[in-house]
Amino acid sequence: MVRRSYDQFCGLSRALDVVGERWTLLVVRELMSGPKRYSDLADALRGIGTSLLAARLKQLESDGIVARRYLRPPAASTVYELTEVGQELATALVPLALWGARHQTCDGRAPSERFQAEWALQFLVRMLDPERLVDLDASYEFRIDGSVARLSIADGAAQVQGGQTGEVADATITTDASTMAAIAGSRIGVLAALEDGLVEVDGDADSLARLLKVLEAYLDRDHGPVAASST
Amino acid sequence: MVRRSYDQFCGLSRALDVVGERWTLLVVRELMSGPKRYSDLADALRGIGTSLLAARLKQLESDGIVARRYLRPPAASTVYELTEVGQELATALVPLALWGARHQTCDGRAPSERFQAEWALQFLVRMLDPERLVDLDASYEFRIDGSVARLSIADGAAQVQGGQTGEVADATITTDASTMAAIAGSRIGVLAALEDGLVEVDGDADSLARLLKVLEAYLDRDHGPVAASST
DNA sequence: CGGCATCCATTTTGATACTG
DNA sequence: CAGTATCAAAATGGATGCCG
Repeated sequence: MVRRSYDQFCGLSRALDVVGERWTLLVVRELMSGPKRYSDLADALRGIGTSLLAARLKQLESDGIVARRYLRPPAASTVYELTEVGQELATALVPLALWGARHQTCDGRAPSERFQAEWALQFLVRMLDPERLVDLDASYEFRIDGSVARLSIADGAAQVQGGQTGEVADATITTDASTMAAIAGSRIGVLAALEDGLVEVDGDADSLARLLKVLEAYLDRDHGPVAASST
Repeated sequence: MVRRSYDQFCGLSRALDVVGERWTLLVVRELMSGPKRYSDLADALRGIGTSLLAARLKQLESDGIVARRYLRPPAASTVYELTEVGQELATALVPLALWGARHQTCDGRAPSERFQAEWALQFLVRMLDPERLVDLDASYEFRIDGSVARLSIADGAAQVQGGQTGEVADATITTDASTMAAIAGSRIGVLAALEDGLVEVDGDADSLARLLKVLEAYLDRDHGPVAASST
């Protein structure tokens, strides 16, 4: 299987040679929240077809973006995780995902569309200013359109986990997927969403206030076209 | 012709539904340096096949990323240009392109690979700190592997034009494509490249010094994975 | 069941020919 | 120049089979 190439010496086309095929970047997105098993991936990426997933994982592994790790018994299974290069790729995808949230999700969630709370959180989290995370040590449970994910902040690092975890969070945030997309895409501010009753919060008031403060830095950023202009 | 969709409510998958198909993002890249005609695009994107280019342009237009403009006589031709949304998309692609320059061009330019100086410049330019561009008014001619492009900075905005322009630039920078990729990917510093003789400069010393100063802010940035960590 | 490989119907693409 | 039309090759998606 010879890989097709654009055959251009350009950062973007080289990147797309490697991760531009269908499903590839969504595999990377899935691994952003930590190591996953083959079946976890196949489940989250409904529609991918099992053999294509295997092919993509093999490519990503040989390109040094994903590493395969064998867990010791009794877990005795294989997991896939992002390498350092894969983490940098994930970070580089954030602006694209936010562009999508800003411009391509305006019409809200279609009934057929799958949704996982961790998808929304993962990109938001990577926009947070690391400096502001220092001294913050808290966990938040997000319940979005029936999907649950947890954001944990400790030691200046944020981490997202999908699904229910046994532990109790310091605070709970409940909202719907469309509101989350609007916030990530800066189409609505967090405060406005709270005022409009689109977001409901519960739990430790101080932890919530501090999360809000960290988010502010992100929400104040500029979105428009930057220094470049046209001919 | 129904467009295939990942059918997920997620910024990244929505973005990829729209611009994830082959060639689409390279069309956007081509338009980053300003309006282009159909044949300009077909020429720069060697291998695309004329009917696919037409299909991509139609899609991009109906998605509000590209606009078609009809020039008045005597030019009497059609050009394609990025809309505001398209400009935001282009900006969002910069980190991905830099990731590609950093990790996927380490082996240098392959003999068969096409190259245009404007590809390299366009992404570098969008990383420049707009604040530092104020008060800078200069033009630079880059000659990279035989391809020429001009960077003009005026009124706090930078602009890239491919090919020869009649006017004389304030300074000329001559280097090769691999060195440019290494600089864009932060695999080498500008000063180091100059010291090693990989980059040759000529012209107004003050303009060159000021360009270097603007670049510094970019080159000092952090690349590693940020706040997020894995499970 | 997890982790693939194979087979086949559909789509997408690549390359060339052709038209206003 | 600015596309359409056409057709073969490649990629995808689904289903199914295999193996520890």
